[in-house]
Amino acid sequence: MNIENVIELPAGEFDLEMTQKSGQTSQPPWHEVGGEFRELLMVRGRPCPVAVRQRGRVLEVRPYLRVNRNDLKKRIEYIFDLKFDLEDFYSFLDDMGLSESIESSRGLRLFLAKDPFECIISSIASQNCSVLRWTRSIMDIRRMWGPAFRVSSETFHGFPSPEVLAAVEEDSLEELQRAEDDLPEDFAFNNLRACGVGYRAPYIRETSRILAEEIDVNEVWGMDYHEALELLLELPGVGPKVADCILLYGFRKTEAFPVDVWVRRIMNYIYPERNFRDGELREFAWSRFGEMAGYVQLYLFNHARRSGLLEKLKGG
DNA sequence: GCCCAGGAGTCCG
DNA sequence: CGGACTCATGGG
Repeated sequence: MNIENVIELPAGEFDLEMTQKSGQTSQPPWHEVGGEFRELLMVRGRPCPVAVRQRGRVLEVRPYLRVNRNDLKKRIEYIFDLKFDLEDFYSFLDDMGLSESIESSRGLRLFLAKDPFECIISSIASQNCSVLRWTRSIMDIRRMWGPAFRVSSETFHGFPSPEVLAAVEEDSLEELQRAEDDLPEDFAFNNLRACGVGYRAPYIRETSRILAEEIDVNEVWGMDYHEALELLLELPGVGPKVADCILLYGFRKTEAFPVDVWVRRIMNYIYPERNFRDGELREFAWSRFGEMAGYVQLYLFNHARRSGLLEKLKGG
C-alpha cells in the first residue's frame, strides 16, 4: 500500500474503538481487521472504501481509491465529530454535577451517519430490540439489496436506497405469491422478515416508500430541531425516542435527547426528587442542557452501560 | 422454557 | 392525556 496515500488527522481526545462499539443507531460498527476499521463511504458523491486506524491522538485514514484528500478529511471529521471540543464538554458536565460519567466514557464522540436513510432504518429496527440483533439486521439488508463494490478482493456493501427497499417483500408468503410459478432451483428467501426485523417489517417498507415518493430526507438538514422532529414523527415506526436518535445520530441536531428506558431510569436516579414522567424529561434536558443535550445523553447511557449502574437500576 | 431487548401503535377510560 | 396490552424474534 502506498504510504503517501495515508492521511493523518489530529483527533484530540478520542477513542475510536469505544465510539465504534457504543451502539449508536447511526450505523453498525465498521468492519474491524487488525485494529483497523473499514467501511464504504461516499465522498463527493463517489463510492470510496476507507480504512481508519487510531495512533494516540492521531487518526490514520487510508482510502482504497484515489480521492480528493480534503474531501475525505472533511468526511471523516464529520462522521466522528472531531471538531467537537470534548474538554469544553467535560467542564460543562462538571458544572452540571454529572462528572461521574466522564471517566468510563473518555474519548467517546458522536458516531454520525454516513447515510441518513440507513440511520432512519437502523433507528426503527432498534426499537425494543438488542444492539446485536438490529446491527445484524442492517448488515443483512445491505448484503441482500445494497450496491456492492469490490476492491482488492474485499467486498463492501452500501445501504440500499429508499426506492429499492420500498420494493422489497415484507415476508415469505408475500414473496412466494409474487414469485408464483417461476421459482428457481436455488430459491432463497429475500424478504425483510428474513433479516430478523420481525413486526417492524411493514414500518421499514412504508417509511421507505414515503421517503422514495413523498419526502426528501435531505430537507431535514435545513430545518431546526422542532420542525424536523414533527416531520420525522410522521413516519410509521418513528416515535419520540427513534425521532430523537435520527436527529442526533443522523443529522447532528445536538439538542436532541433520546429518552429510552435506561436514560429514564438514570435521570430519575440522578434527580430523585423530580420523578420525571414521559415527555417531561425531553423538555427538561432541552432547557437545561441546550445544544449539549445529545452528548449528555450519550455519556449518561454509555456510563451506565459500562459501569454496571444499569444492572443496579434494573426494575427500579 | 422464560425473560428481555436503547419502543411504537392502538385502544380504552 | 395516562395506562395497559400487543407486536416478532434471537440471545442469555
